[in-house]
Amino acid sequence: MATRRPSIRDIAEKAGVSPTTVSHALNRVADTRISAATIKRVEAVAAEMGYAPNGLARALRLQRSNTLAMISEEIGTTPYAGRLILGAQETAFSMGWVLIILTTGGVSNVEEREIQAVWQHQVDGVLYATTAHRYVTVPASLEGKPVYVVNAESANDRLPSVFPDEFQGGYDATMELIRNGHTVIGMVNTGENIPARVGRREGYRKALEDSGLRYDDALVSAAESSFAHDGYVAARRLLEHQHPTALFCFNDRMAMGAYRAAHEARLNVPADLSVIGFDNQSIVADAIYPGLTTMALPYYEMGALAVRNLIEHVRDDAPLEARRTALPSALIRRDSVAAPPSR
Amino acid sequence: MATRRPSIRDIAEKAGVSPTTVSHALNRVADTRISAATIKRVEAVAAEMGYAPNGLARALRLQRSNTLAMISEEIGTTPYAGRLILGAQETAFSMGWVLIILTTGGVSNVEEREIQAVWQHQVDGVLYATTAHRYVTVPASLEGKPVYVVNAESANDRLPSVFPDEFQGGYDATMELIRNGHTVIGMVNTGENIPARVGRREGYRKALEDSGLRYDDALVSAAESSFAHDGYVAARRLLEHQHPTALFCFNDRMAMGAYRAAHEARLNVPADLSVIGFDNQSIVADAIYPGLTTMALPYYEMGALAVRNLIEHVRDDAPLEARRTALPSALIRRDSVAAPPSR
DNA sequence: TTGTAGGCGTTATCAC
DNA sequence: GTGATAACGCCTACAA
Repeated sequence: MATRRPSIRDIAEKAGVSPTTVSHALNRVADTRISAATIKRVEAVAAEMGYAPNGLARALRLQRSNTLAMISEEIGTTPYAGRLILGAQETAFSMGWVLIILTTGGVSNVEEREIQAVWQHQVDGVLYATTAHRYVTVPASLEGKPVYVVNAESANDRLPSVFPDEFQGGYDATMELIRNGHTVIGMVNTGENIPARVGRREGYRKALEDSGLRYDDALVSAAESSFAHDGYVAARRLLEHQHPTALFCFNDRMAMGAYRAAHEARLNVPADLSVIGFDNQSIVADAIYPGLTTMALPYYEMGALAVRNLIEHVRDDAPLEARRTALPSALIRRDSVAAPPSR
Repeated sequence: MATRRPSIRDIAEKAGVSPTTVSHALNRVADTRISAATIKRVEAVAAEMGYAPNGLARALRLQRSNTLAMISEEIGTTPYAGRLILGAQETAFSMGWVLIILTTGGVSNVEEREIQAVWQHQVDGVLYATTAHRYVTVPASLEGKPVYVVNAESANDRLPSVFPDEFQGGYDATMELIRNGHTVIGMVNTGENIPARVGRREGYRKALEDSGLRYDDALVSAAESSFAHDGYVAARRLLEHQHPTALFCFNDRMAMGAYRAAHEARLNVPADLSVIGFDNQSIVADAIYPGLTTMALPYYEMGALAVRNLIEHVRDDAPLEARRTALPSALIRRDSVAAPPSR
C-alpha cells in the first residue's frame, strides 16, 4: 500500500529538532515561542520532503475529523444531486474539509447502516438531504451529531434546515409574465401534496394581486402528478376553456407538456403563448424549442449554506440554532416569454 | 463534539476481560482460540453498549482507511455524475467502504489540492473520472496510489480503465432499427473529436453490413457539435436530401433536434420516421413526445466495477492490472421506433 | 485461552 | 525557546 509518507518525526530528525517543535512550528502554536529561524528551517525541510500531515492521526488526537457526511435518498438523474453535492463539496473543500456521500434507498434498515458509518468515521456533521422539498424526521440514532436538514424542513423544527422559498419562486415567475404585459395568466400546477404546490401557487396569487389582477381559480389547472403528460393534459384543459396568454408551469417537464398542448392548439410559443417553467433542468430547458424560461432552484446554495454553518458550528463552537432558511430561486431567461399577442 | 462512544476498553472492563480479548473476539481472529463463551459474552456487552469500532483508530493502526476517493471534473447536471457516484457509492458501501467526492474545476492548481486531500486522508484508492469519454493522463502526484480511470481511457495505457463500448452501442441501436424493418437509416452524428463519434459510427456501419445493407456516407450527417440545435440542422439536411425512414442520433439532445426537423418536414414520429437516441437522459427521453427510444450508458456499472476492482486490489492484494474494460450500453425502448411506412 | 506492551502520527501539557 | 511524555482507539507479536 502506497509507500510511506514522511512523518513529523522524519522532519524533526532532518531538521535537528524534536517532533514537538516541528508540530509547534508548522501549526504556528500561539503560546510557545519558537524562534523564527527554527520555524523557517522546519518549513524548508517539510517542503523539501513533501510533508503533509496525516489527517487520520490528527483526527484521532483532536477528536475531530474535518469530515462531513451527506446522507441522502437515492441520487436520481435529477439535477438535484449534482448541484447539491457540488455546492456542499466545493464549500467544504475550500474550508479544508471533506465530504463523504451516503445514499439510502429509503429502507429504514439501510439507513441505519449509513448512520453507523457516520459514527465509525467520526464524521463531525451531517447533511440530511432529500430529493424533493418535504418534511422529514431525522432518525434518533443521529442524536448527538450536528445535523442540517437540506432541501427539506424539519418536521418538529428542532433542527436547522434550508430549503427553497417556493412562494418567492412563484411570485417572481409570475411577475416576469406580468412585466411582459400579460394579464390573463394560467397556472399548470402539480397535484402532489408537497409544500411547493401551495407555495408556488400562493406566490402566483400574490403577484397577481400586487399587480391589480384578479386571481381566478379557473385559471389554475391541477394535474394528477407532475410529469410531462400531466402538464400536457392540464395545459390543454386550460387552453380549451380559458384564454390565457401565458402559462406558469409547476416544473419544466410540465412545461414541455404545455408546449405540446400549445402546438396542438396551433399556438406559437412565445408569440401566441408565453410559457415559464420551474427547476431549470437545463437538459430540458435548453433543448426544447424555443428555449424555456424558468426558475432555477438554489441547490448549490443550499448545499453551500448548510456546509458553511455546520463547519462554523464545529470549528468555532458557533451555536447551531434550529433556524429555518428559505433560499430564493433565480429567474433564468430564455426564449419562451414575450409580450402577449395584440388583438 | 458528539459524546464519547464506548471504546474497546469499556467493553473489556464491563465484560471482565482484556482489550485484546475483545479485539480478538470481535474480529474473529483466526489463530487465537477464544472460548465460545467469551466471544458470546463480549458480543453481548458490545451490542448492549452500542459499540462500533473507531474507523480512524483502526485506519491509523492498519494503514488502511477503507476509503476511496472519486476525483472528477465538475459535476454537471448530466446524469453522468449521479449514476456514476451512485454505482461507486453503493458498491463501496456494500463492501464496508466509504467514498469521498472531490471535484476539480479542471484548473491544474486546484487538482493538486484535491490530490493533497487524497494523501492527507489516507485514501486507499482513487477513481479518476471524467464527464465524457476521452483520453486522460493522470497527474504524477498520484503515483503510488491505486488509480482507476473511469468513463475515460488512460492515455498511456498504464492504468486500468473502464469506459462505454461505443461500438456496441452504435451497433445495437442500429440493429434495433433494422429489426423493425428499416433499410434506409441515417445517422445524425456529432462533430466533436471524441472516441464516441467514431465508435458509434463504426458500430452503425457494421450493423448495416452485417445485415446486408450498404453503408453510405451521404446518410451520415455530422453536426458542428452535439447540441439540440445542431441535431436539428443535421437532421434537416438529411431529410432534405435523402429519404431515410429512421435516424440514429448521437445523443438525446440531438434527437430532440431531429424531432423538430421531422415535425417541420411534416413527418410523424414514429409512423413516418423512427428515431433512436443515445444517453437515456431520462429527463429528456421521457419528457418529449413520443418517448424516445435510446441507449443507456453504463454509468452505474462503471462506477461499480472500478470500485470493486479497487477494493479487491487493496483488501485481497489482488493485482491491479492495467486492463481496459469496455462496458455495453443498454437499449431502452420507448415509443419512437416503429416499422417504416409502407409505400 | 488470554493478557501485556508497543506503536500507527499527531498534538496538548508541562517541564527544562 | 525547546523537548519529553502521554494520550486519542485500535491491532498484533509475543509472553504467560
